[in-house]
Amino acid sequence: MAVTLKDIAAEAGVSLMTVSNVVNGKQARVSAATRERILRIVKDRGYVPSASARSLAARSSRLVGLLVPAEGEASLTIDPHTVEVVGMLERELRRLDYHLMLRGIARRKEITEALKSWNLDGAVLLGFQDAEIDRLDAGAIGGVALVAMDSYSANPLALEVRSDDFGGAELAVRHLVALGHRRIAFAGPGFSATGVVRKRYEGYRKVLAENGIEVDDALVTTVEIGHDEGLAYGRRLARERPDVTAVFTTADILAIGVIEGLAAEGRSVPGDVSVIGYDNADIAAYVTPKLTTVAQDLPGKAAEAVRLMMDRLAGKERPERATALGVRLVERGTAAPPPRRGGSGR
Amino acid sequence: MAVTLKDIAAEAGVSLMTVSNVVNGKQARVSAATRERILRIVKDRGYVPSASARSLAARSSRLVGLLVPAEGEASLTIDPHTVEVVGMLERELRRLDYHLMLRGIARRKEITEALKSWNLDGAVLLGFQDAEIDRLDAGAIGGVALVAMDSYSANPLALEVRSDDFGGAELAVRHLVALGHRRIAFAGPGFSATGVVRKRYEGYRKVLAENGIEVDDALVTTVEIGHDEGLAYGRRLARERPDVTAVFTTADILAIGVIEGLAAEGRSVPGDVSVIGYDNADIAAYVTPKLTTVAQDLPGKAAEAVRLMMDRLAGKERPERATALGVRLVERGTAAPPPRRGGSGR
DNA sequence: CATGATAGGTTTAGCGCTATACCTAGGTCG
DNA sequence: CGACCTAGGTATAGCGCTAAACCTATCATG
Repeated sequence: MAVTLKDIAAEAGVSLMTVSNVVNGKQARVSAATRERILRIVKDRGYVPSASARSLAARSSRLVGLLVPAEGEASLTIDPHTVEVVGMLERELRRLDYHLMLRGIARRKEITEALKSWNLDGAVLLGFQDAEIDRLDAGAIGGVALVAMDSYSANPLALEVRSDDFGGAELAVRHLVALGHRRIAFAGPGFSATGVVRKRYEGYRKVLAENGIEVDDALVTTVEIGHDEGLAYGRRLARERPDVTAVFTTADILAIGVIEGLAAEGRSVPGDVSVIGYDNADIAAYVTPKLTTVAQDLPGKAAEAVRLMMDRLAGKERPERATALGVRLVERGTAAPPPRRGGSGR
Repeated sequence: MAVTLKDIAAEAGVSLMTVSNVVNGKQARVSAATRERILRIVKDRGYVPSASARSLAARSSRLVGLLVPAEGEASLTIDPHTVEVVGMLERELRRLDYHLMLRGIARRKEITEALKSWNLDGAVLLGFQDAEIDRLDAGAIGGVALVAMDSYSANPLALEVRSDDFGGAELAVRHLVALGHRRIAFAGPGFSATGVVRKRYEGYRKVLAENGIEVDDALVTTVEIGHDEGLAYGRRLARERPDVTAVFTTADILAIGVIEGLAAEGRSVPGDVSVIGYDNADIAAYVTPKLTTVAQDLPGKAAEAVRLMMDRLAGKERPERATALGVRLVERGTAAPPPRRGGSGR
């Protein structure tokens, strides 16, 4: 069937190893003439090395896994931000001639299975809880260069790339406070567990404290990431807490849902309530009014993840195992001063 | 390093093949007792089969490639619809215990390289021009079950899944005509080349013809898919063709851009101009007003792609190599009757 | 009792590649 | 002139797995 090294070697009248060396660009030990001849034949016959054979023989696959949690129906599709990261990672890796294996993880041990089974050189874990990362031991990882994105795990085996979540929240909440808001709600997914959301929550608390605003626990709500979840929360908030004049959410898609939910209950954004999102996903600029949000340096995150991974693969020891990138507030149309007369509707 | 079949065999005191048979669930030839014992050890030792070795020995990889064009900076990220398809495919394949390799294709021959190199069982080509698909011959494909999504290629080697693009366009344009529009613009990417857009264009023409509306070629414009491209087109349209009262675009993201472009020039949607998108991507429901659009059966498309592929892999011969799924018009807020007094702005 | 079946395995021969050790002819050097 | 490089290769031994052929004891059958 497919043409193999052996075929090329036979046709060129050299040994298999010589062809292998030429194909892999090993400088040494081959005369220019032989090299040319082999390269010609390789091209003519359309030879493509078998990645499985290489992976087996060389113990390196040039394959990087991208593992994303996938409980039941949910998958990478829900959060636009995640999707953008996937695209960027693919590009970075392609540039280095690595391939990307995309895999949704439904059960815990699938992480380990994926890492071992495919003999991955590296893997990026996207959106896992810190606890999941912590759990991974040397046996489970087995030499794979692991990068946990947006994690605050303490696991020394995992490299980390994230944004300055604490600072991002500070930026957003400070902006709201500066506009005159005092009753500011916080909405994000299961935040006692995952570090990213907790850091943002801490940033939120800090700014409130700095400004002498008491934290009202009833204003801090767990809302899973998704448009519909945001919408439901927005409606509830409008009905139950008309005194709230601002909401800080940990994802743009959530913010968009919240705005719609508020609108459904007759409260306008930013007239009655201000809303700030997080990520500056593409959609943030498509909605009306355009979403004020905290921007992460997405290309930077992808590039840094890949760089970290490559350094580890090259055996370079880095001083830090984690990188935190800067964030900035993107002021658009959903944050404004609170209405003059307290909170109730019109 | 990692634990192998051999290790398990040694520990269980059986031959390597027995372990292999048990691990692969081959019923025959193993007593229940032996099976249990082996399974125990497999579990205890955390054995995970090597996919590369399997792929090499069995000539099947349980890997499916997802190939997407990636010219320069662009990648799968731009079109939300593409992204949704990726997510669905991953889920379908995972269900069947296949893995997904995601690969952007920058140069022609990378398609062939990807197919051969990884010994892929199947591959989905997403968003390629028909001509690219046509070019693939048996040598390039070499036994891979190939599904071209949204293609109208004549290549008998490629299976095809698509929606009824002609019908979708008919639905949209008929809706506009029924509302009273006569000057309806068409905007889509490089449409002489790719079949999907051409079919939609033909559907557009047909409905115009049916209703005695002359096709004005100046109203048919090539606009690459992307928000900014749509925006630029929207502005141009507003300035240069104030007589146009409706626009049919071949992608939601394009439609959203167009609406913004029109707005930037002072023309409101749907008051002054109606806009219909295509795909019913998630974002269509997030913008204001919500986008009227042609919905494709996305989960159906992904499921059908996988089914087609699996049937081919199982050697089942199917009567048809192509499946076309139904579409429906989702009426939301961006299509309305044209303004009373001709087209000029307010 | 010879003849099969059958259950329950084992042995052999690779899949396509790489790592590593090895070989040989011609030149170099003290 | 013998020891030794070095350029330019080759030979061998796997990597971890599977397909396919083979083996052996046991039991049923005519």
